[in-house]
Amino acid sequence: MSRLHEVAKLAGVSPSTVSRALSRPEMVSEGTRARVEEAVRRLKYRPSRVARRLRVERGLSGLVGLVIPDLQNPFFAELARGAEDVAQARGYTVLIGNADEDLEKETRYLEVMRSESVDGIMLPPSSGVNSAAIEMWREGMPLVCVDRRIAGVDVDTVVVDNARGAYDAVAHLIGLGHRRIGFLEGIPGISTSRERLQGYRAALGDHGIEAGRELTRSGDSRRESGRRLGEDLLGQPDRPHALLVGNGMMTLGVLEAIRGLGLRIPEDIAVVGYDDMPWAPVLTPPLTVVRQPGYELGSRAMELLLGRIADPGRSTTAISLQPELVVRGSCGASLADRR
Amino acid sequence: MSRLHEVAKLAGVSPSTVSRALSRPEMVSEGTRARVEEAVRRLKYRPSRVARRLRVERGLSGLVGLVIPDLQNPFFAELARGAEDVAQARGYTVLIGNADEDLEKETRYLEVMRSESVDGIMLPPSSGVNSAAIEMWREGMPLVCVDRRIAGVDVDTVVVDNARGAYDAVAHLIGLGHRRIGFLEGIPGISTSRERLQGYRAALGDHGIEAGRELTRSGDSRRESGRRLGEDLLGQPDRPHALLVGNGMMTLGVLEAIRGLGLRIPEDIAVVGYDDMPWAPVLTPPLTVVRQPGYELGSRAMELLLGRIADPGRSTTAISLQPELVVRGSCGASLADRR
DNA sequence: CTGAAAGCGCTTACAG
DNA sequence: CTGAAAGCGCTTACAG
Repeated sequence: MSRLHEVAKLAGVSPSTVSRALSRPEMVSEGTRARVEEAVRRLKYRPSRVARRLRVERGLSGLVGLVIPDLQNPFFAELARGAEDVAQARGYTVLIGNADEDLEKETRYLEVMRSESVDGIMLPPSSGVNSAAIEMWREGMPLVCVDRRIAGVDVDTVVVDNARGAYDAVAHLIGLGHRRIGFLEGIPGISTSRERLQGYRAALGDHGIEAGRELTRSGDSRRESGRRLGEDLLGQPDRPHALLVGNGMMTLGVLEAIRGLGLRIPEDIAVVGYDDMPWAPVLTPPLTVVRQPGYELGSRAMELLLGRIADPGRSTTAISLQPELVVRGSCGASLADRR
Repeated sequence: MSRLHEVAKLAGVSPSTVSRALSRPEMVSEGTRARVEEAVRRLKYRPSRVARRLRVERGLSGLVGLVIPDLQNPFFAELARGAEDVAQARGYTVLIGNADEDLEKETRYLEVMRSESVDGIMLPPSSGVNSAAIEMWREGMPLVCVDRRIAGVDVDTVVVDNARGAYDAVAHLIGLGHRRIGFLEGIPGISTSRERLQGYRAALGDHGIEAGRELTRSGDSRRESGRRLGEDLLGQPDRPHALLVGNGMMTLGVLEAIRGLGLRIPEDIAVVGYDDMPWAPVLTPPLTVVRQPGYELGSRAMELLLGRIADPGRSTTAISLQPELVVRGSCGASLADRR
C-alpha cells in the first residue's frame, strides 16, 4: 500500500496539497490537481480511512454500525438490506454485527463499534433496560432504535404498529367464526412481543371473548421453540382451533409440530404467521400472514440515523409503519365462504 | 469518551504505563496495575481501536472482513454465522458487507475493508477475473475464498464438492426411473454453478442419457429468475418430468411456477433443490435437497483465515466439504417403492 | 494556491 | 518497572 507522502513525492508537492487535492479539490490549482491525480493512479493510492478517522471529528467516518438480533431470520436480513441501500447511496458503509439474541454479544458489538468510532448506530434493542446502547446515546452517540423500542428513552425510533398487526389477524380469525384462538409469543420482554400480545388480547376483548392464559405461550423467537410450544399447545385435548404465531421463525417450528401431530391446516387448525417469510406463499395451503415492511423499516431508520449524524441537536422523531394482513389459505377464509 | 492520558493522570502514571498495564500487564508492577485498573473503571475508559490500529502492524487489528453475495439467502446467512462464531471465540470482530451479487458493490466493500486495515478478508468471489480481491491478495492481504473458487490463483479455499452434490441428486432421479431431467443453473460464471452443471451432465452421461441443451436454463440465483425459468422450462409441451434446481432461492421461484402451471409434485414433476433451506421440510411434499454444510463452510474458512493471519507465509490449503442428499418427498421416492 | 507544523490516540523501542 | 520520545497516516488551521 502506498502512502500519502509517496504520492506527494511523485507529484512533486507537499503532503498537505495531496490531501487537499483529494478531499477539497476546489482549493487546489488545476495543474497540481492533475499531477496529484496522475500520481494517485500510478501508485494505486487508497487513503487509509483509519488514519483519517483518527484526525477528523465525529460525523465524518463514513461508517455506521448495525447490530442485528438474528441474521438467520429473513425479516432482519431484509431490514439490513434496506438500511444498507440507503447508507450506500449516501456514501456510508454499514458494519453489521450478529448479536444472536444475546445481550452479551449485543453489548460486545456495541463496544467494538464505539471503539471503532462509527458515526452512529442502529439496532433493534434486545431489552430495554441497562443496555450499552442507552449509555452510548447519553454520551452523544447518534442512535436509532428500529423494530423494537426502548421504553423511557427519548431516541429516534422506527417501528411497526405491532398491536394493530396482531389485532387485525385475530379479528380476521374471529370473523371466520373462531373463538378458541391461541397465541405464541416471541421473546418476552421486547416491545414487539409485548405489543403483539396486547393486540391479541384487545381483539378478543373487543369481541367479548375471554383471553384465557391456557391459550398463550412464550418462546424465544427461534424455530425450535415454535416446535416445542406448538406441540405443547396443540397437543392438549382442549387445544385452540386457530393460532397466531408471533414470529416468522417460530412459525416454521409450529408447522413442523402441526405436521407431527397429524393436524390439517386449516380444517383442524387455522394459522396466521407474523412476518411474510419468503416461503409463506409456497406452503400448502399458502400461509396467511401479517406482513411487515422490513425493507422500509431499515431504510427509514437509516435515513433517520444519517439525519441525526448530520444534525445531532435536532428533536427526536418516532415513525410507526403499518403492517398488512395478507390473507392466503391457512385460515380457511375461502372455506368459510363456501359454508 | 475518556482518553488514555486522562487515565494516566488519574492513576498518577505515564501514558506508556497505562498502555502497558492494559495490553501487557505482566510488564507492570502489581500496585500500578491496580491503580490503572481502578482509574479505567472510574472513567469508563475504552481504548480507541482506531488509534491502536494505526500504530500497530498488520495482524493485530482484531477485525476481519466478510463480503456476502446475498444476505437474503439463508445459505449465506448460515455461512456468516459459522464464520462469526469462530471469529468471536478468538477475539475477532467480523465486518460484514452485502455485495448483492454485484461486482461493483463487492469491489467497493473490499476497498473499504482494505482501507479500514482489516487483518484479513473472506469472501465467496463473485467472478474469477479481475477481482479486487486477487489484487489485494497479491499485495499481501490474507484472503480466503469460501463456497466459490477463483481459478488460477493459489489461495486458501473452502468449498463444497458441487459436482458430487449435483451428480448424486441426478443419479437419485435416474434411479427413480427418470430420464428427462432438467437443470436450472444459478448465476453462470461462478464455480458453484459451473460445477453443479458438470455434475448434472456427468450423471446423465454415466447412465447413457443424452444431456440436451433444451433441458437446462441459466438464471441469476434469485427467486424471480427461478420463477421465470421454471415457467419457461416446465411450460413446454415436452417438458422434463424431473428437475434439479441449482440454488435455494431459485427453488422458491420454481415452486411458484409449478403451482402456477397446476403441476403436482412429485406426480407431474419431481424436484430436487440445492441447499437445505429452513422451509424445505415443511413443504408439501417435503423437499428433497442437496444439503450443504453452510455453518461448517463458514467456520472452517474463518479458521483458515485466522491461521493465515497468524502465519502469512504458510502454504495454502484447500478444503473440500461433502454435500449430502437428503431424500424427502418431492421426488416420489416412496411412490416409486410402491410401484 | 501552497507548505510547515501540530495533533488525532495510541504503542513501543530506548534509556534509565 | 517506568517515562520521554518518536511515529502510525492522515487533516487542518496558520502563515505566507
